[in-house]
Amino acid sequence: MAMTIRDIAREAGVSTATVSRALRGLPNVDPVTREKVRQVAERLDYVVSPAASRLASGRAGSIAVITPYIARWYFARVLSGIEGVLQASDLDLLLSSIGDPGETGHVPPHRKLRRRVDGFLVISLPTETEGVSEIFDLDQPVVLIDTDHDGCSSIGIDDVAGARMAVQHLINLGHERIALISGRPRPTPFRPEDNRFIGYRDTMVEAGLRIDPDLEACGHFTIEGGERAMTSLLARANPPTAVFAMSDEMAFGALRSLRAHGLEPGRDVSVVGFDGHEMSEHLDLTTVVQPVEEIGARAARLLLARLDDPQAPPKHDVLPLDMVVRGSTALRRR
Amino acid sequence: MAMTIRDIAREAGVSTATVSRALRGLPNVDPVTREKVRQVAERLDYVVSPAASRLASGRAGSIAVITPYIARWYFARVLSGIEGVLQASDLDLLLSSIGDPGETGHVPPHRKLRRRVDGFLVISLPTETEGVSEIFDLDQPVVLIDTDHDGCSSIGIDDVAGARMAVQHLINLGHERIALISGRPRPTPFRPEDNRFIGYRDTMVEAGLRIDPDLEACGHFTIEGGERAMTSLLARANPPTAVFAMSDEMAFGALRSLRAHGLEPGRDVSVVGFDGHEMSEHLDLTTVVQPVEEIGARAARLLLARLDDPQAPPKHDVLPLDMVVRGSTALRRR
DNA sequence: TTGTACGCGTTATCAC
DNA sequence: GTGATAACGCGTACAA
Repeated sequence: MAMTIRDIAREAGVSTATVSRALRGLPNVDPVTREKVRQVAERLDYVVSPAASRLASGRAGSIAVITPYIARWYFARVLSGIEGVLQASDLDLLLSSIGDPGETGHVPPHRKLRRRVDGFLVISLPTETEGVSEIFDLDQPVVLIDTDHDGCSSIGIDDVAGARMAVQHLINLGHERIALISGRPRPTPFRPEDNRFIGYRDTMVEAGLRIDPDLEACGHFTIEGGERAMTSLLARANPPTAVFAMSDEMAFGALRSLRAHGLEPGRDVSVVGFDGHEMSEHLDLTTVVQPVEEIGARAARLLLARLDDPQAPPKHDVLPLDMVVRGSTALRRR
Repeated sequence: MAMTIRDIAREAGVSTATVSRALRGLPNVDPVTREKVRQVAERLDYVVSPAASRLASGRAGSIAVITPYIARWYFARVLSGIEGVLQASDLDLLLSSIGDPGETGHVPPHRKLRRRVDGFLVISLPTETEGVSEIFDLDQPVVLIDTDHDGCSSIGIDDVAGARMAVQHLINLGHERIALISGRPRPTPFRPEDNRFIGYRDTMVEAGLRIDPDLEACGHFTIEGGERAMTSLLARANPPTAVFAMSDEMAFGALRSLRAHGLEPGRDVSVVGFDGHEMSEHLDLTTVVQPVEEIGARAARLLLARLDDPQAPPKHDVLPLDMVVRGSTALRRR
């Protein structure tokens, strides 16, 4: 039933070696021979056996994408960007989600993936995550998204600068009590959270504003979390007039909380998000826009490049950010 | 460097055959021997070579998920559900997106995936889609989500019933001019769209209401599309007092359009969505809730079952729907 | 430019 | 319960 390389060789009147060379586009094959082999292969509907090919060549023919989540907005989009690039390559995309480090059901991917991929693409996960840290010892190419590590290519955005844009925007509007809706309690192993905090802190300090610990709340990067965070911020003795949320989804929750308290975003409390989520336009949310799919695409290309030439030095790409100002931010009312 | 089964055999003082049996948990192995082999393998950090194993066994050790989109809400969640189940199995998850049929860049997956997977999981794509239809000839197990096909297991929801719930709800509120925001122009090869239309139409007809072709607009399952659709519906000579959108994202767009026209959802025009998107709660949207992750999980289990026993008859699961009533729907004002 | 022949690391079929 | 050993299908030195 299934054709083998021998069937093609016999039918084309050449050796299996020639078939292999011809089909893979290797040099030193007579154009006529190559064409003939191609046609026979086509006619007999031949496809190489990946298992055999991989065993013989030593290449796994696939790369693994390791991500904490699949369904969350940011991760789904990055994944989409990756897939778009890999689609055109001849590598399989193995998907492996891992969940938050420390969570139950957290599966260390390095055991499942050992010997089965040619390289790794890791989204957002801290390098010291259990199951991720072991990957570096495999000495296979690894590309990191949103963080970096010795010897690995990496890609991301300038989170410090992004947070600065957001906070400076609020400062320019006259706000002084600017709250922060962060993700997890610090210290967190997630690089973007740390950096966005640094951007927030430094911009505040440089503007001569006080960092009030009372003006920070964790939103855990979910809508509900953002809502709870905003609600608790509003309950402070001296509530903020503006909020910088580390993600759009948390900002959405914040907007909702404001409305639930009879406050109007922009007019009563200014809110800036971070991501460029499609819904931000529809919720009239000012936000720092990052090129999410492009991050995934570039990451995939970095990995392909390293697969191509493992000796090449690691590259570190930083993608530009943008800010879209909408109705959720406005001049502070006096 | 990399350990082979022979290294383990030598070290454990047994044959490679015994190592293979012991490690795979096959019967007819002395418990003592098995334990010894296990320990040696553990100590030497041995992992089987998937390529060799696959070549020898004839099993590919992986399944392919074929989806039109990765980043869209519904698909990302289904994918997440699938991955959750496959994580625990020993199968790799190969991800392949395909885009809308007919679009440019549309890559037929059957060529890339031939001989490389043990089964397919197809999300939403019509069975006649180029690149999908060929899969059925591979006689490998296929599980279809949101559609079905001879000999394949399938899973989905009762879209007709879902649409009925939505429309009946609007009728109960006294609405008569109920518009429909559909996906693509009919006839569409996507089953859910057809069925949701049928549910809409039948419910209208049974209530003695007229189906006005002027009260249908396509929203292409995007927020922007939904917004445009609503806008065009509002421009009709005799605009609707209520709208059923085939997806939450289109409903979000519709809400936005209403607000842009100074209309308040619920009070002026009632809107029902379909999906149970998290944002629907925050936008106060009444919606038909489907168990999206569960759909993916069940689909994966159906495939695992078929892989386990290819002779078993195909199963067809239908998951229950729910409706959450919120502020976007209200009694028709007279 | 082409062909021969060996090796890749397992699994599976036998015997024992 | 265990051990030889023949596939599995392809890549690739090496020879021609």
